[in-house]
Amino acid sequence: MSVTKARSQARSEKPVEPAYRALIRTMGLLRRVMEPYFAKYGISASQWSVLRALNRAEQEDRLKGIRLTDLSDRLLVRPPSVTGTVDRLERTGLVSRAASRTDQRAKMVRLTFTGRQLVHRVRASHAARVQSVLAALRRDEQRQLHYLLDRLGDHLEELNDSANSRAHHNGHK
Amino acid sequence: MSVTKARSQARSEKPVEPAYRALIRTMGLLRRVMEPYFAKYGISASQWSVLRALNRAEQEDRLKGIRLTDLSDRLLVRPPSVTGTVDRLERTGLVSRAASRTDQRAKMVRLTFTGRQLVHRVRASHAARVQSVLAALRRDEQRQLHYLLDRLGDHLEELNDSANSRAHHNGHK
DNA sequence: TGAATATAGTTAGGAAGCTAACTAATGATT
DNA sequence: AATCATTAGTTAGCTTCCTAACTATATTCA
Repeated sequence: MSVTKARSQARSEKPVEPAYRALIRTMGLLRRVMEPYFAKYGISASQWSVLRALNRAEQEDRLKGIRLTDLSDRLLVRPPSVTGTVDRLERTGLVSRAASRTDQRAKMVRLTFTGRQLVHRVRASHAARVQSVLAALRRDEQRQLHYLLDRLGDHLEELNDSANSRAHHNGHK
Repeated sequence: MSVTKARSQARSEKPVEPAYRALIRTMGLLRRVMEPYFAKYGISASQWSVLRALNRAEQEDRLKGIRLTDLSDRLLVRPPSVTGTVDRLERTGLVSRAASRTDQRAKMVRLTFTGRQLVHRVRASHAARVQSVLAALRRDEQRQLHYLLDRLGDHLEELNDSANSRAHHNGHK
């Protein structure tokens, strides 16, 4: 690989999809901004996503909690990761885990009283926080961003699913 | 916290900034789609970001490599994380680390010959891959997304900086 | 019914991110 | 010049995410 070759490649290099780079940059920055915010309540962003899902389940009258796998599906996070997060939430007493009566394999996860209290406490300020994060964009721009990200997200899910089914049917390679 | 109170809160709950949720969803999905792609070359997405930064440095004629701290700044990743990623890249022989002559504290990181080869190999297919990921959006939509994310990103950087300087000047609390 | 298959969850092991606390070297101040 | 402060990088220890491999329970179907 000669120096001249490298140079000419460099010269012909296109800006490499800036939208893609912007996405990656925003991902990192958003984490950095949100993590300290949740830390004030003694939880992390992923723990909040679990608490939120459990709260939503309660509102849908799923009184006995939801299965770990359901959590995994809703949060788009693999089961082993959910196991870990629920472990820590259980350790801090915000969540409880109990075997399902109808299926001995399944564990029903739900909020404890303390967990429910915390959800309400966070909720009280959460919307304002999210708004302050999105404050750089006008209302219609937020909608536009939402629209574009949803379309992109759907596409990514397709890519993901088709990759998975390929791996499943064809074996490896 | 009575049940009725919880219910009424639930009822009055606004959709909670959908743009924000879309961002989080897209973040996770993008990682899942890109990680296996880089895995085919035996590297991870963050390793690629380091290799890419080093390659760019070479093109700017920074021949002796760049300092670990420069990498940290460019990638928006804290120094300890860069240390780890560079460790692994060094172990696989894609990168080398050497003390700077002018500043004994600094380590100059740069591509090895093998590393440079890999960068060129990845480059050959990278643009197409990114395009296939963004294929859900038309060209002008990609530009629009880029524009919105950049504005959001700048805002997040401000939030971050001001939080940091607050912590610095006021001490804690 | 009994064997094969599928599903729920966990464990093991690894990468990446973070903060806090440390070492070593440089720079500034008196 | 000697001390004090700052900067570069690493280490320690934590969380989150992943895949692969495992255990235990359900389900299918022959």
